[in-house]
Amino acid sequence: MSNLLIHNEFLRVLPEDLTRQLRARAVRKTYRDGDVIFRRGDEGHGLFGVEAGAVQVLGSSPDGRALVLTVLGPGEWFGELSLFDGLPRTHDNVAKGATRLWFVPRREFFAVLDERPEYQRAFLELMSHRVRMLFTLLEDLVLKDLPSRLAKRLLELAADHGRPTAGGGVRIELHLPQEELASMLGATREAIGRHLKRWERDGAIALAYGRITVTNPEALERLASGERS
Amino acid sequence: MSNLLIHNEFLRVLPEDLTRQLRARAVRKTYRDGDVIFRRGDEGHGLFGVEAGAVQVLGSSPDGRALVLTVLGPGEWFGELSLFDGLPRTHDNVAKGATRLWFVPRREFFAVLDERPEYQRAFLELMSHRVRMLFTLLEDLVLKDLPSRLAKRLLELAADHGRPTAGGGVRIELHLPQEELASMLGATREAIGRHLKRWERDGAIALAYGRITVTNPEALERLASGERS
DNA sequence: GGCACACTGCGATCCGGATCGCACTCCCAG
DNA sequence: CTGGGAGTGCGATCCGGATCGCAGTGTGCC
Repeated sequence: MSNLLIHNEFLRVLPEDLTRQLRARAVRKTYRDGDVIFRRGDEGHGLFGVEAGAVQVLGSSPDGRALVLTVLGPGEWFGELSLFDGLPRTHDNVAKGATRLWFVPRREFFAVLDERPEYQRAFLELMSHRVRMLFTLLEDLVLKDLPSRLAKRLLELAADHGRPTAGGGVRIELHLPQEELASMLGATREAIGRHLKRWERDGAIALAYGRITVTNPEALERLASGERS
Repeated sequence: MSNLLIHNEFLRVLPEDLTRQLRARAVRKTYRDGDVIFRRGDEGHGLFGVEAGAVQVLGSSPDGRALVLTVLGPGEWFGELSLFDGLPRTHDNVAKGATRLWFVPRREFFAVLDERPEYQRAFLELMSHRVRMLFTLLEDLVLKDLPSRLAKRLLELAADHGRPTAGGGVRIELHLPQEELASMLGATREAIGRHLKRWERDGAIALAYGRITVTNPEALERLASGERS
């Protein structure tokens, strides 16, 4: 369903023994905040896994606008696309904060993959989930308006990166400037800010500096499903 | 790149011997115009291939708006997603005109798949292409405006379903009402019509009843890459 | 402890495309 | 060959969100 859920699904569908095999063949690499892991157009010479930190997948655009397609967290793997089809990387991947990755070189990756037929099936299952997520994203983008998408994303973020608060809300445990929400949703900072502010007044969420708390998930769910307020 | 190109890529990446195996295990099914092949939410009990005719993949929306995600033509296969992850079908698939399909039941499909490890690899490659296409679609939707996307789609349609004309143009060999273009692009009929009309005046295309001819591909390419006119 | 920078709030204006409404034209089926 | 539905053209209006412009406010770093 969500950008971020995909990764959970990733974890869910990649069986434990496979990830163990991958880790065993991996080289550790470390990055600082903002370091480029690879760029769109690069050749894909291996698979990556996040050991610690985070990785942003960025869709660039000619006129400079950025589009954050997803943020990968610990335990998530990425970069398999170019390995399977041999084509260049589709996106810029950038470290967000100090980050440690596993890197499984192409050759090693396929060695693991050839070990057991179930491993290929695991990846087929994984890719199915990716396709599903992209379909959902696409339809949302066409059929839903900004407030719906925003509400939905907040709920997803809360589910994936949230911690319950005393008041029964869910604080999103991420440094999450409105700017970043905006570039996840293909909107502007101002538009995001206005909706958030309104919902704060309505008591659905609480806002702090770089931080959002979902206090009334039901209200957001109604908004996500397209209810006009 | 294009909705329709994906299928060509599909054909490109599914090796001939695999498709032969699939056809050998398939049952033939015939449909009339508008017949539902399966619905979003149905269980996925097999793989389909188009022998003749066409299949529309439709993203429905609660409020009735339709979204044509793709149109599949002869030689193209679909419906593998639910087979790999066991989840319900993502979309309504509907026959467009009289259509004959191959149907490979789940069990038979996996029997073929298990025959040779390369077959799994072929599908991994295929799914990679699907993901790539969806990424492209997604970015276009966020980063490009309607005229760019429209121009791009026309060029793709011309490439896939076009026949050169005497005047050096490419006539799109499809019954293609503006309404349908609109629901491919997530726009309205009127908006599509206005852009097309303008381009006709500029001499980039020629319009007929349910038919479009691209007379000046270069002009469309400029429009597709975001040039303001 | 204070300065720079990241982040937020919000008003004004603009614009692309949606929406509504209707007339006209083409096509094909009876 | 003609009537009716499918497809097109286009004007008027509306609205969500982009764009521009600043002023205020946390925050982390020197």
